[in-house]
Amino acid sequence: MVLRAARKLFVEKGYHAVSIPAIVKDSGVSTGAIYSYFSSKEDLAKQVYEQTLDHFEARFIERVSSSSNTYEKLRAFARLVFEVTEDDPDAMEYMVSIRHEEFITDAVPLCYSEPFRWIQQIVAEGIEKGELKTGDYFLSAVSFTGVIIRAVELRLSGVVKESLLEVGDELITNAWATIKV
Amino acid sequence: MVLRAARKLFVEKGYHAVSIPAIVKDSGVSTGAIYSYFSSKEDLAKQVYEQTLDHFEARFIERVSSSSNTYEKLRAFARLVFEVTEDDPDAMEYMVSIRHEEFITDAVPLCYSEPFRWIQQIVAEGIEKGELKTGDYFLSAVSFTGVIIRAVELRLSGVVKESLLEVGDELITNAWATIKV
Amino acid sequence: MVLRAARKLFVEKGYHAVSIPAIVKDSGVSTGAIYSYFSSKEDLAKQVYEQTLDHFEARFIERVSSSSNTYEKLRAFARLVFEVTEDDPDAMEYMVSIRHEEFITDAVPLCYSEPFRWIQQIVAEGIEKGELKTGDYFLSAVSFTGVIIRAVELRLSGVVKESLLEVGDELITNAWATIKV
Amino acid sequence: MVLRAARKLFVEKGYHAVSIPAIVKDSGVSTGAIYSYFSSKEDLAKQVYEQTLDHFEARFIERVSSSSNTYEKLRAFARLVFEVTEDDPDAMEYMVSIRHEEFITDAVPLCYSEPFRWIQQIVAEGIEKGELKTGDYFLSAVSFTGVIIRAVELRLSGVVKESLLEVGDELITNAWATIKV
DNA sequence: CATGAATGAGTCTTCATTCAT
DNA sequence: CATGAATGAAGACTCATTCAT
Repeated sequence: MVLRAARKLFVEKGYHAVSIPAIVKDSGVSTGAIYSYFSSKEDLAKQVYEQTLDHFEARFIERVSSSSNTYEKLRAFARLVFEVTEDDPDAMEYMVSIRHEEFITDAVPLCYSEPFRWIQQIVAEGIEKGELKTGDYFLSAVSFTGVIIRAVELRLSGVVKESLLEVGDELITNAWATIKV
Repeated sequence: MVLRAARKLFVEKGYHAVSIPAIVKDSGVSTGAIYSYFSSKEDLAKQVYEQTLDHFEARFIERVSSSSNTYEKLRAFARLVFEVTEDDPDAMEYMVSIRHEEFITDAVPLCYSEPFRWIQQIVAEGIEKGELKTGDYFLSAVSFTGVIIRAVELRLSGVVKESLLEVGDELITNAWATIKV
Repeated sequence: MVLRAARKLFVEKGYHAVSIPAIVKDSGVSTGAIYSYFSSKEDLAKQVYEQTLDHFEARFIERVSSSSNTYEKLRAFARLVFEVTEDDPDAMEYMVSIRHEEFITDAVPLCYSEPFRWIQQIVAEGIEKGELKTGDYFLSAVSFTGVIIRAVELRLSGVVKESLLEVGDELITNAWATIKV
Repeated sequence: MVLRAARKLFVEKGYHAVSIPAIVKDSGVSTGAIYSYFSSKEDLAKQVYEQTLDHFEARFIERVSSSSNTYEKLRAFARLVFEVTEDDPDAMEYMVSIRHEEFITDAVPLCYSEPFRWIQQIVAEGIEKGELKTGDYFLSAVSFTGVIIRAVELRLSGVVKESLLEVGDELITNAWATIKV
């Protein structure tokens, strides 16, 4: 499948270092076919991005909606991030590491995407309800997600050797410490 | 100066999207001269990386060595990171955002570079001395730096509007919360 | 209809700048259907050429055969050319302007086509009968048709603003002057 | 030389049928060099056009300025056209046959170029002075040049076998007949 | 038969690198 | 040494043609 092969290559080498012939070779789909599905290489990268983000959002909504309090919601987010990192590392890496400016001009940056906006809102509500320490809700959201995302980046780059599913709870504890009352 | 012009362009467009002609134009140095200083475009990017990292390391050593306890040392690191982010954003962005895999094969990744190894060591010692909570020192280091680095990334991408010199203390408090006893 | 849509496009953009997809779009006929009627794009262009020329020839014969003397015959030719130019400019442009070398290798060039051979013959006979000035019949035919065709070219390219049906008589007078006794 | 090789190929096959590799092969100049002289294939074709037209104009001015009356001027024009046709057929064919719309959007069409505008002016003046028959000066100019240009086209396409330098006088006589008093 | 998705050779163009001056 | 014109391999993309449905 083209989207999957393209994402794998984009993640491995970066957008500009991946040639259409390389995608042709890896996906088994001909140049012409690729250009009948996607109007350009840029369009292909955008669709990869959207599909990946949409899929993540769908899973995110599912998880978070079944949680009640602030801690449960943030924990559900973090666990989902860790799961995706382990189960579909290309997807996670495409979301966090790719320099999307290289090909996306009109798309929202990841930090403005729904999941991250929701994290901000969850944090803002948590502060209001007194479940979190007072302070700038945006900085609190940044701090919480910073712990999670940094761990993901180091896991994806191979620096972290253990599965995030194993060490995830300790990371969540650390992340939670940045914002709890 | 070539290194500076190259770094600015690499940060703006990414390694592969920057052509030698563009560097020639921006730096005012001729193609031939560039190729007499650097053996290839890849070599140029590596030297930019090393020079940037060396400079950061020198400042890091200066700052941290004058600190006594664990908190002071980590705080000195974070303040330095925030200062560089505000004063020389290209340098910071080149260190944290550039996909070095695109051109570096044998160089150490940032997370293994001296400053980050030292942070790990500082954290390890802090745990030993009882100044930090017990647990995996590596995960603790990741958590602390995660808060700092994530804030830097969002500042560099324009999402965070305030200077990190202003909101830095709140971020340091958050980061410290992940590891304190 | 394919031939008509193709001719319109060939006239507008030139043979090589017209793609089969463009003809498919404009004619509403599928790619497969086009390739079942015509063996190739070149063959399509040839059939357009032949059909256009055949149609012109049929009208030419009709007109000229009902004329008696040399002047009447040449005048009938010129009026027909002007009429086609105004009523079906694509047909005329395809006959006079298209660089047929671009796709025709074995077809007769326009200047050797029946109507033009007949003009030559009419002129030759006219000279013999003393209705035209003596001289090289070929050059005389070239001169007469030159005035007519040049006017057509400039009309088709929009340089001549008046309908050739209006200014045609003056042109015919000019053309006739080149060969009359 | 690139311009010359390109013109030869454009004349032989038409703009769209000539590839850059073909020009590289025929001119002996590398792809990169061509693109350092010309910004694009279109730009190359435009420069060929301008250079060819400029050269013709220079010779035209030289010839016509040394003529006194209307007949001499028009004769000088026609003789020049015939000479160029015989001596540098590519130049003449590039001026009269190429579909310049295929690559030129902002350039003046040939019929509006200086030489042809001057012919119109010469004819207009000739009518005023009583040296030419009264009537629409534009149609008269079209008629005169029609005879000349049509002969050139047929000579270039190989239909006319004799040198225009030989049969030129008869053609000029015919052309002159269209406009003389 | 008709369709139009798929093919891949070939197009224009860029750019890392070299080397004559 | 420094220069920058020249090289040509490789990239994104198009389109005439085929063939499974």
